[in-house]
Amino acid sequence: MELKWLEDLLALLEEKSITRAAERRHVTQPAYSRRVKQIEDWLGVELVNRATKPVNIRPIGLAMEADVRDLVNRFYALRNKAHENQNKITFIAQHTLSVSRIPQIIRDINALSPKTSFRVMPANNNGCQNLFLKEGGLLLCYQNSNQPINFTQASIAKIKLGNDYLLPVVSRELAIKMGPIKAGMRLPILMYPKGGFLAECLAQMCLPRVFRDYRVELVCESAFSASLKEKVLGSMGIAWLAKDLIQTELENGALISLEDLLGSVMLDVLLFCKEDEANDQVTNAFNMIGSF
Amino acid sequence: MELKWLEDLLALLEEKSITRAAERRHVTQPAYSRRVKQIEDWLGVELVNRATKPVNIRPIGLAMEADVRDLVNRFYALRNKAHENQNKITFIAQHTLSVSRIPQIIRDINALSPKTSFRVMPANNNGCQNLFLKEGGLLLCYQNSNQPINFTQASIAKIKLGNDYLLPVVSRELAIKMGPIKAGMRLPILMYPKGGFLAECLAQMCLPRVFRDYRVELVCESAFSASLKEKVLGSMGIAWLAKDLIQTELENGALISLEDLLGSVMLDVLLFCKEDEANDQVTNAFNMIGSF
DNA sequence: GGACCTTACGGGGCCCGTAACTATC
DNA sequence: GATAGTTACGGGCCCCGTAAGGTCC
Repeated sequence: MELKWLEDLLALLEEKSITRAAERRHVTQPAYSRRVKQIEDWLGVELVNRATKPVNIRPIGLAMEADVRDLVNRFYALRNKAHENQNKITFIAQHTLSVSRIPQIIRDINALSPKTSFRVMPANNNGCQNLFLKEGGLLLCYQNSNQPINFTQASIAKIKLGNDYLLPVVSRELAIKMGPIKAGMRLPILMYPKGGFLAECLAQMCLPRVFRDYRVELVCESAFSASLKEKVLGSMGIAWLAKDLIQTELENGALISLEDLLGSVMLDVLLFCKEDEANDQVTNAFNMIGSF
Repeated sequence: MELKWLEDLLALLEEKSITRAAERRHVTQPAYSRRVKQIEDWLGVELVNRATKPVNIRPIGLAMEADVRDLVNRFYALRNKAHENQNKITFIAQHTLSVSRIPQIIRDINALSPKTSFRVMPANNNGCQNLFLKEGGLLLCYQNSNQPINFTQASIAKIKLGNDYLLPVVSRELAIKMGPIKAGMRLPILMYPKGGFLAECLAQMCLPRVFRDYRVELVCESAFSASLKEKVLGSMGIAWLAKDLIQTELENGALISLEDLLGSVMLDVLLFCKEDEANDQVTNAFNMIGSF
């Protein structure tokens, strides 16, 4: 069975004529006719009814078109993937980290080895881990120290790249408008959607206290901290954002931390690497990042 | 690119040695070595590092093992599917119908053409439609006349096989224990899970009235009417079951209909056939069933 | 008879196995 | 020197194209 055959078969299913399909496949009609027979032999099924003169394609043939096309696509996908992984460093990172940490990491690596090329695949916490196990590369993600990430695979190396903090912040403008924050006050909150990693961290660490002490009004939910950040800057409410993401705004006073009142979450920033499946570039990058 | 190559590649990835893989693939080591090169050529990627003496498989090779295995499996799946569809009539039917109507249909067809073989794939309403569009065969399903099933594809033929009814029933034993049913009474109800087709039918047609007039106590949920039937027979409560499914029990008095009090739902029983993808057997069966 | 497909036949390329060679351990 | 893998070479099979032979319209 050959890829060529599958493509032949597709031509036949599309052209619905042996002669035309043969032309499209750049072989003579007899040769093509023989190929069709080979395919039928392999499948053990008669695909065409040769009784009529422009041959009639049997239902069973028509029914398999989608599967055949899928198979052909997968072949080329395999090749493309091999090419892509050839000389590239793939980062799989939680959305937040792909915005906050990854840019700096890429700058650092580029400074040391200028011609490196990169691919960044953002996903949510769970998606990251699956993607990493499936595709390899480097995984950058948060870890709540209560729930350590433990891969069962032996050959996965780990480096801790320090900490980040989920800080409750509010825009200067809104802070002025709200005045001093007191127990029982109504607080407009922007949250991560329930069930997500960040939402769970907050649900465990900060929210019980907040719900006890204030009247929480959920203004908006979004899974993307970059989007929440915009909303906070637009004075829509209070959100817990990664400190790395709002460094500048904290320094210039555009955002004000409410950590003392609402509590924060400390997160480990971890980098993982499947050592046995990483190419040299990836391995080098892994060690390089660890040494920064 | 050939299927053989993929299998060669798998052997290499598993054995991690050209000599051993060659043995397993029943070719001489030089021949196998050449094949590996061909595969590498096609992929455009060096899979093995030939610098060391038992060759070293590069990470990129290891990383693609899962994809290659998947591809190989799909090849054989294609062939199996072709075989299976060869001389078989596939029924795709909602769980309930696969228990209630399908057995009789199969008996009827067998009576007329004894050597027919069948495959029955039960699914829920939505799953049925997807499966049917993907796999073909004959689709047997309920239709609530409020929400007609309309396939966009032109070549899908439809026959109505009469009606069925969702009747609220209770076991004789429980009926006696409960005594006469009066408004405001507590009713133990067995239901289909929310969101499913049958649950929606009931939610639209019967439940509003029932909830208004009685104190409903949800004893148990199950998507399978056969399972609900057992529970009803076990006097666990009242459920709406397909009349076709409980014909015998209604006649011998084991189950008692509460239709007058709780309302029933009329359903169309429809049979669909993708005419352009159906083999002769399927087409014949379709017409045969229509004529019963 | 013509369109469409299959069968027959000779030629060439591809791939195999054997054997000789090379390199790593 | 043994093990592991590549290169060289001759042979055979498989598949192609040409040409001739059937069938259905």
